Amino acid sequence: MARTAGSHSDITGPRIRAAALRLFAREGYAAVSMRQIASEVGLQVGALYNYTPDKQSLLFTLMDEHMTALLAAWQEEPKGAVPEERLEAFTRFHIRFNLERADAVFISYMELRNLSPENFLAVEAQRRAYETALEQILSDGVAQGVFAMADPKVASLALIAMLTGVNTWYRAGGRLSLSQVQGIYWDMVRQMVQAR
Amino acid sequence: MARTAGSHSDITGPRIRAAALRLFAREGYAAVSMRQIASEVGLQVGALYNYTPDKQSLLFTLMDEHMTALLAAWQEEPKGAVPEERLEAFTRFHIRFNLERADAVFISYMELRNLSPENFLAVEAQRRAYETALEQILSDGVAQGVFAMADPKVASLALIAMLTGVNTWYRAGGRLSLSQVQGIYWDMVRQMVQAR
DNA sequence: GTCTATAAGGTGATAGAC
DNA sequence: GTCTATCACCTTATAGAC
Repeated sequence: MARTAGSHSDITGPRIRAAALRLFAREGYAAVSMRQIASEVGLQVGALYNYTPDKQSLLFTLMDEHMTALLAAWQEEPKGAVPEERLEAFTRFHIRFNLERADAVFISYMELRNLSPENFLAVEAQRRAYETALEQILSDGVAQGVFAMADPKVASLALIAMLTGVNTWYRAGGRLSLSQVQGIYWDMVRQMVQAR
Repeated sequence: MARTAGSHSDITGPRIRAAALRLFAREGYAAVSMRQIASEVGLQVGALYNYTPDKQSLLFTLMDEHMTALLAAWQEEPKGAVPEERLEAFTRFHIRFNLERADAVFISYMELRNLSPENFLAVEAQRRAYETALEQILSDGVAQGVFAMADPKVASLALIAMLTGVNTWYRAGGRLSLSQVQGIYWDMVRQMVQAR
């Protein structure tokens, strides 16, 4: 990646996306202007268009990067071979990863309606792939007789909603540590699927 | 909102709020203009200000009415005396009520950041009252030895997130009826709290 | 109660100088 | 790569006629 010495192009792009992520999460995509983003980064508005063709692409890039990172991180997460170990790994992973990226999680749920139809389909496909990973763990457990539930598909959606909900109330430095929260949720998940 | 005999204020007001609810849910508060709302109702924009002092009050009214209706409906919901019966009633009630008012539920979660500080506190207090109603059921069950969970407060937030999540995927006429969905979720909730 | 007209200012995006 | 200036249009809210 040869760049002219002193060029900022390799750092300005990420800074723009970081500012947009923070502002979109705090105020909403429609409520944030390109001027606001530029000012946050210390640029004039015209300069932004060297990094994104338009505002909508900026939003899509943020969501796409987030979903791609989520899927990649779960692939690389260490996890055991049996369903119960895999479900515990998923529970702890989901809580930790989503808390670390609260702004991106918020945007990826709230701003779906601001995506163009093609962009929406792309993000939806990634979301479904993630849901399917959990559903597979649940189905395997049912097939092996170690889990019990009426509908693994619905259960996977219910579990993800429950785990993502941590983001709405957890604050670092509060009553519970991350590891305590992970433990409490794993207890609930385990009871829900009747593991052991 | 003073009314005069023969005026339409008693029907126009609700129509404006219904249009705003639908549009805010579909496109987001910031993305919807007062002109859009007026046009939906068949008015010019100036007429809207006979019914709301500004756009923000319109949003607050929608959220406040929704939360008030939610709390009132739960108060009036028939429910048994023992924790297990009350938890089943809560589970079925929450799913049904929220599915019936999907737009208001969506707005009441997504547009909290667009409320003024006082209005935000008012809505938050109602939300907390609803959460506390569930937490009380769980605590009672633990005290009576019929439920088992590490943290009733966290469990109440987890359950509400799980149940509200139905709104993101359920569609009438799909694979499952409302009553089947209620049954599947009650199974999961019961297992999670170890009822029976 | 609704209308039209208007105030005051913000919007995304582009052109062309440097 | 960034700037300034600009285009065409949209925004919330209000004033005053009817």
